[in-house]
Amino acid sequence: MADFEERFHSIVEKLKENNHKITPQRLAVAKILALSKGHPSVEEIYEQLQKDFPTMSLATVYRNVILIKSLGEVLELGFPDGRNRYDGNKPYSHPHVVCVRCKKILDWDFSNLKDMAKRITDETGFKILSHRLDFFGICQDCLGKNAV
Amino acid sequence: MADFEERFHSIVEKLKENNHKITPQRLAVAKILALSKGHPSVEEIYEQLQKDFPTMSLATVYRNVILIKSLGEVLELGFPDGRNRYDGNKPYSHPHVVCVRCKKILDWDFSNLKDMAKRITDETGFKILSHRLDFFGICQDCLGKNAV
DNA sequence: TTTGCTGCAAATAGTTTGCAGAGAC
DNA sequence: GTCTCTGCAAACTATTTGCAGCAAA
Repeated sequence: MADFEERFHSIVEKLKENNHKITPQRLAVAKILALSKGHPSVEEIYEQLQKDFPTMSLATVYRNVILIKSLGEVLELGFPDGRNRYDGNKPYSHPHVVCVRCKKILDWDFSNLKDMAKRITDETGFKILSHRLDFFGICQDCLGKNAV
Repeated sequence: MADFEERFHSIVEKLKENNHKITPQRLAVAKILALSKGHPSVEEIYEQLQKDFPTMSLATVYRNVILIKSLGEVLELGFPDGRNRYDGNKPYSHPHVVCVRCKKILDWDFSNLKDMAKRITDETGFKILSHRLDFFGICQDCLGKNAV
């Protein structure tokens, strides 16, 4: 089973376990989140769904993303400009590399962050729940262009 | 000269260098940002200024924070819930520890992040400009209480 | 049949902007 | 005196919510 199929399955299972109804719209959102190599925004999910569900509303996308997030099956990457991005492929804290021009987001696997979390707990008494590490820069594609 | 006085001075210098007028409101915002041990939000800056500048508007606070940010003299910490926080004390990328209950933010000095940035450039071609590392957890104060 | 979900439209909240008068230099 | 800044109010935008009808189980 491909990686994203596993993720899709896992999200649907969580929905059923928690007695949430399985609607076509909900499944469609779950599928896009499970694929989500590109860390889509709510708007992007909405646009992708327009061809299969022309009457679907943005509110429904928001509600389902929030629901799936509350089940711990998607990672939310909040940005100050109010375009949050979602990662349903790897719904746990991990580093990202973000292009400040085209807004491309890559995963960046790596971790001695666990050790760091332990040190913080020892020194400050914080109980660490999650972390976020983003590197902001300009991707190779954008460096090639001279556009904005 | 105390640390924050140095920062305040540096901000005012940058303002002058770039031909921005020195108004009492602007100075007051700069001073709070320079102090900013607590990583204030725009709202908090506004409230602190109410006693000295009762007629000052939120828009003026926003405009001055944005201006000082554009001069590279304050670090913006954006959060998805739309309560951005500002650090004028250390206006360069550095790790933070955030309490998810009371929203306290501590600085957390540490860095082998430079090495990591270099590795990313080597492997992805990204030109890294800045980074952001946040640890989210519950602080000792909040762990003591059982309240929300 | 019951309960929760959807679509629509209106409400919300942080932030930004247009404009006229005030103030820095 | 000139040009920027400020205060006010309105505009903007992402997100959330109330409600009536609809659909999953």
